Amino acid sequence: MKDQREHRPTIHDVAAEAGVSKSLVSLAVRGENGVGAQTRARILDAADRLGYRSNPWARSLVRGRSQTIAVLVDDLRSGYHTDVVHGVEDAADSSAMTVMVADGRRDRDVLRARLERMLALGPEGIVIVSGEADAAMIGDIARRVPLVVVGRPTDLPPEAGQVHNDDRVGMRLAVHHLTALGHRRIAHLPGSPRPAAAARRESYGATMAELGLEEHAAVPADPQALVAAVGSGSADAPTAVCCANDRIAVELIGRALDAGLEVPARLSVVGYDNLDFAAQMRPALTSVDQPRRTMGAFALQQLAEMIGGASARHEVVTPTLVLRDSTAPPDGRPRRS
Amino acid sequence: MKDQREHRPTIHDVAAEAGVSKSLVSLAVRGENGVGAQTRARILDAADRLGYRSNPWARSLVRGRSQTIAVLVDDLRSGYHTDVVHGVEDAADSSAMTVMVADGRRDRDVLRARLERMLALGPEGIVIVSGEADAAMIGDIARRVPLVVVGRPTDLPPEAGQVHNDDRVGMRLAVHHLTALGHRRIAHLPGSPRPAAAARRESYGATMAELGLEEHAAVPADPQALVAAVGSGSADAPTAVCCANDRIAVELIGRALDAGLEVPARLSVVGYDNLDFAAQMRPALTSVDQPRRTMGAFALQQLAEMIGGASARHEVVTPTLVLRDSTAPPDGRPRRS
DNA sequence: CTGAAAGCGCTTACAG
DNA sequence: CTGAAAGCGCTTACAG
Repeated sequence: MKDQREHRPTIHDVAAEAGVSKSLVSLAVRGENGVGAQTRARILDAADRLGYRSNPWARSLVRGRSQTIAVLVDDLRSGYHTDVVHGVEDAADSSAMTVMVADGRRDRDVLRARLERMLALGPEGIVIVSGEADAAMIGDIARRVPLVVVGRPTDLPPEAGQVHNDDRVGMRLAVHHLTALGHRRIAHLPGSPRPAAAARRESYGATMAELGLEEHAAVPADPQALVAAVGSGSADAPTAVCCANDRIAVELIGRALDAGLEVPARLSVVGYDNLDFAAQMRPALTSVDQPRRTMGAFALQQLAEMIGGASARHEVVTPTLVLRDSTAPPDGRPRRS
Repeated sequence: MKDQREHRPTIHDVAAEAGVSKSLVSLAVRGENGVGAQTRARILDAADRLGYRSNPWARSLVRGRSQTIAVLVDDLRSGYHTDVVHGVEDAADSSAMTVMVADGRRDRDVLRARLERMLALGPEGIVIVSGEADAAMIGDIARRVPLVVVGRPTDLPPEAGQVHNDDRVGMRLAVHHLTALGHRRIAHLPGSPRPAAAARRESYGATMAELGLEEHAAVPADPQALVAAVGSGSADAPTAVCCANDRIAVELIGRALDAGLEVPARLSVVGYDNLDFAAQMRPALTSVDQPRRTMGAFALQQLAEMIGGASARHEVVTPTLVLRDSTAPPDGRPRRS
């Protein structure tokens, strides 16, 4: 119960206490064989009595490995990023890797600074969870240490591994769901200029074209304008919107409700990402779901392979559509009771 | 542009390249004085050419310090925890500390396991963001390394620093807001059995008593029962509820709306924590706000002091109430247009 | 201002 | 099965 912060016992102290050489202690505490059962017990006992713990720096220095992975996310406040982190962490548990997470604040400079700091700790690999990470920076790092990006930045160098969802499929699911309900005037609400958002935007256009539908003439860049268009009651106002992400879908619904437009009676809305929030809000949000934890697990697995010498891959996972109450037929009948 | 992963250059390589001794390289790269300007330039140049980076393990080993802080949170998915992490990270930036975050999954065993792993990396201090961390475990760790807890576990040992908000004040603000609007039948919806929730529950009772009001007879433990009571139209049904946290407030509102009870017309609701979510939902949630980033910054500051030898303190910060649209006078008139 | 030496705490061959 | 020695890459006194 005494304060153990002062002289931290070393392998040398344990050796003296147990009356053996340092080498033996090293073997014994690591559970290697080559130590007699009795001796081992005596050593472990001494280590325990002294409160011995292996010094991580000495160990890493001599072994040249840290058993450590750094994960950098754009923004921990996003449930998307957090779930990916969970996937990475859980997968790391089973491979005896320790993961250290840091947050890039959706800011290139902050991300870079935090990345450098993590790098200075000597991780064996890096996972970057970002759809907009700087390709040049990633190239620099990926040449120094194995690196996997979860998300969909453009121009990623071949040295970097990649895991992302198929945005084409996701947005296609959203559009098909709306047309199956009977919608024809379907607008798209774009998100950021990020590559993922761009892919969704394109898929929206392509799917509408395949279905013989026109893209909704004005694709307003902001929710407020879209709500105004619907509120005007014009004959060509959209009856449904597929959004580039949940965040903007939530904003759209908020503004629609504020303007007295019922959702889904006057406007059906589909989100993308299926954040926790989607199920809790009212109306609960129909949304495209990415298998986020799986993506995190895939990232860690690929990273482990790369650490082992494998080269980078490009993995694409398939999203699904989760139906809730923000979508209904255009006449206003609710989809479910 | 070649792959730098193989032979990583050491101080020795730089010394040879620059034609000086290793000691000089050490001084030069750390920016210490005692090196001539010319020599220094030559050394830095050589280091740059070779892509030299100081080996963190060797440095930590010899200095006995890692400049590293580990932050363990109960659940990164909670916006509360994430904001505290942001506060810690930003504060750490200015003290040249690197912070490594890990997630305890709201599970004692997971938390303990992750904590041990982080500890094995040799951080100089620990921040635990948890309102329910195991006191005995915290005691063990706090005796080995400086530790600060953000949150309000019970029975924390004196070795551990602490930062939390004043739950008494927060809940009092909520109740007073409701009585100022004219509510008299005010119920409380408890959260978990955590100490913070218990403190809020007590403060609710004390404040009601001070105001000469009765605690609402049945304090239903679950949102569904509360909604049923209000829906019954009974004369003593509550007209307002102050919730132990936002999460349960959101659930309550969802269930109320599902049951056709308008919020705030039929039921006013106040949350606690002011998560991002609170502003985005409809009706937007009136909620008690804790200065989360400040709390994180305080935690890091206190930890830095403890690393410097100071003893643990107990800091309490004051919450505020953020007014939104989920509360209104009991007659149903909206509080704002 | 500069260099040679010792040592941080561990692991890893290598002898016995 | 056990011990003595070298070395991981750095920093820190200590001489010159």
